[in-house]
Amino acid sequence: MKEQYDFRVIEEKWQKRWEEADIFHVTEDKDKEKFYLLEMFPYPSGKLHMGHVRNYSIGDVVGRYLNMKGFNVLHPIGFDSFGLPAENAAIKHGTHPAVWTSANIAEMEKQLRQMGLSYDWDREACTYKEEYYKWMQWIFIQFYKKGLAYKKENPVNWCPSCQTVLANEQVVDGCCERCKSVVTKKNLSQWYLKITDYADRLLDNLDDDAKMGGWPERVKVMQKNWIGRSYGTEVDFKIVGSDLKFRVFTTRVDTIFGTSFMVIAPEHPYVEELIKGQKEEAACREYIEAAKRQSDIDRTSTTKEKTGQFTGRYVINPLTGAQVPIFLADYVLLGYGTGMVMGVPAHDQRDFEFARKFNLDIIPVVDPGNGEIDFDNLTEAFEAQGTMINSGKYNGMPNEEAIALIGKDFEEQGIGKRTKNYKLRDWLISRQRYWGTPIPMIYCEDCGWQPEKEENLPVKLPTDVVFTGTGESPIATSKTFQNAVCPICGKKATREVDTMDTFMDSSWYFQRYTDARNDQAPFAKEKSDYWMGVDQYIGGIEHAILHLMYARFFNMVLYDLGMTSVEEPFKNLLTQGMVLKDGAKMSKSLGNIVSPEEIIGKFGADTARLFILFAAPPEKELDWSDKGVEGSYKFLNRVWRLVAEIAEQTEGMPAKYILETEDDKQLAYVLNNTVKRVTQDIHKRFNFNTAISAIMELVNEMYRYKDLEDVNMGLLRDCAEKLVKMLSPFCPHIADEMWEGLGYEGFLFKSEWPEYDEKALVKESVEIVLQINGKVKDKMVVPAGLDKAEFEKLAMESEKAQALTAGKQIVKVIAVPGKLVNIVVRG
RNA sequence: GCGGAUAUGGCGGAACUGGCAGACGCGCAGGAUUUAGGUUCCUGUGGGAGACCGUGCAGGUUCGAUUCCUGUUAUCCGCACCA
Repeated sequence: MKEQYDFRVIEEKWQKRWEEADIFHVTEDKDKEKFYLLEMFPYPSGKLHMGHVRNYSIGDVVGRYLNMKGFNVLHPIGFDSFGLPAENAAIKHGTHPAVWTSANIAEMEKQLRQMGLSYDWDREACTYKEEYYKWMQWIFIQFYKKGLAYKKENPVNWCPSCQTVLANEQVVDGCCERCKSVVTKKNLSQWYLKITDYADRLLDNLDDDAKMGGWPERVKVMQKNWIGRSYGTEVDFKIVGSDLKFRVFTTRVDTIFGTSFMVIAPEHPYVEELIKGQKEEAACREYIEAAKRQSDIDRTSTTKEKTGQFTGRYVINPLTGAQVPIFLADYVLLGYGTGMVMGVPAHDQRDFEFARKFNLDIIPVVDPGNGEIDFDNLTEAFEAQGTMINSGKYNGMPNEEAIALIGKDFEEQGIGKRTKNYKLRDWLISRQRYWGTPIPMIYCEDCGWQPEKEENLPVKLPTDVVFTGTGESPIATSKTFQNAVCPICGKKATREVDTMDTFMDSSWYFQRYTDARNDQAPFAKEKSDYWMGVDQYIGGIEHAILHLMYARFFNMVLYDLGMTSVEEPFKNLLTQGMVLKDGAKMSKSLGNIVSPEEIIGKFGADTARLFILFAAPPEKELDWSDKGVEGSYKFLNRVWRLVAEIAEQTEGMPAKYILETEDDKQLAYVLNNTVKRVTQDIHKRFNFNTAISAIMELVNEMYRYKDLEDVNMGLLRDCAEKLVKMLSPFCPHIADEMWEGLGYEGFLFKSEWPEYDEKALVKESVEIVLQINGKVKDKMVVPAGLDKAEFEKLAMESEKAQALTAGKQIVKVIAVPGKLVNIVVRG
């Protein structure tokens, strides 16, 4: 081995060798236990950032380790390569998005290879390629045939900057998730996927530990909240002088006797008929216009004072016969429930505020029973549980019982039913953009919307388009694209010009990896069945709802279609923490970006990987430290010098030995203990930081040992070999180089993970703690393996114990063999 | 407002089932090597002169609590007029 650790030469050398020997390519092998390891594939934005480096370093340790452990590890990579940045770059520079995209992919592939990641590149999947989007279109058609895709006109979220519609999930605080522009509403006819049909399954599986026990609790909670299932009752109120029914959804049907008004969302389709001809009509129209002008942010602000407008109409309470007024109010959301709400001011804070503003009755119907609430002088709504009052035959009943009973009674009388409601909406997947998968649908005047024939797929992206940025899909500017024939009647028809939300592409890529080069189907079932589900998925928390819910939904549909045998695609999920610099997220505006390219150039990929894995556990935030990186680099140099010295002194010597001195036994103990700790830290806990500390401790111990007078070279060699092996998942290049330096051929990736010897971990004597009243007073060395009685006797008879308890009354003695003796004394 | 998480030296973090708090690293201090700096190697490094005190704060359970329980504060994250 050379004296100097030259990472530049070493890393290039081994990357080349790994590639030439094609060691990361895997195929199905029934004799081996499979492991599907997946990291979220990147968007090809240009260059890797530190978040990528962290994500892929974590994955690579797991992959390389499990491979050495004998698993058949599928570890694929690809690029999520449709999307807006490519199109914007195209508009700006006058190039085609494909040019920008493929150049970025080439650059990022190069960087990923420079990191020494153990990917099976033969399975690379890029979503912008025809061979991929062809199957995306095919899958969309299967959704359509199953009744899960439909086109509908609705008020939709529109981003004026991205010039396209957005799904609910892509609107954050009323702004576009990508560009932060304020989102407006537009009425458009768009394609939707019926994810709401799967709401219950998506929700219930979250609590099924057999399917999703390996997910972080907080991600599951976020998805639950997003799906937002609530149980309640739908009740129909008669509208005076109209055939329309005022149907409300409520979780608190027990409070129905306290209803003193009704509220309807101003944009509700019923409003027109309700207000027409009323003397309040003009005022209502003014209110509706004002509501329209508000952004979602203003409208949903909880600090805003309640507004509303009386419609002139009334409903009849089916239980009391009382007539109560109907108001328009923008605090009612059109998209949730029925868009109509019953107002119970005594027991709902929003209704309370509304009633105060408009001087409406506040009728208490649930009593807390402790006399603490003065219903004549309420300052806020009483929303907790209690006993029914003012509620006819339900009086005296706990209100929770009344909910069930009233629901049952309503069902019998045919005026209501117990039901469920969700916050989740159907997934709007149309985008008025070019750089995405064309929606393979054709509109025929006679036959309506029809899917393109499967043999005609892919519906290719046209190249003769103009990027105008006008809000219509650029595809519409193609001279030929829209010309089609109806797949049913053969008449002239028109093609859909919108493309799919790119979250569609990333909702099944993990299935494509199992059979990435298939040109007959998206993937063969037997390949999917061998590899799925994903045993470990690793990625950022920012995908907790969007990608991770869409992908679950997609996989459930593929499961229902019989294409795969696994319902939940991701068994275990690790959400890695962010990489920070000086306590803040790395960003261009803060100017605190550390580029992976620079770090790898200066210290090498092995150092970059080692630092990023050592500085924090994977799920926590990681604060970048230049000093820390230098420390990792120094450590690798320290290992290098140590192994080089041992390699030279033990050339041709086997790693065989007999333990003679106490120092031998001590080093053998540390060695075996390190193997045990590193194995457990990687395998069971994903605590790479502590695994690396354990390796560091072994290195420190080897340094102490090697300069002793009586040194056992066979033992040192064994230490060096195991050290190099344990280091290899973290720092694969330097490890392979040192392995070669120790006289071995081939790759550590193809070697076996070291085992530890339980016998070497048994010590002859142990240091124990002597406590008096729970406080540590002294330490003593006793023979190991004593039973409790012997142990206690020995400890109690020791000089130290005698001295410490002299003149005191011994109340109790607690002895934990091998660990401690605690003497409880008085006086 | 609701839900979730976190809190340990100067810093990043360890302590796995309740049993020596601060592993490992960074930083700092001292020493050796070096013409010097850097590198490397060694030693020390929670506070306190000390008995002792120390894991956000206040209690509790226990022989014994960073770990379990109750309350509380702060910070971060998610959702938020969801009827």
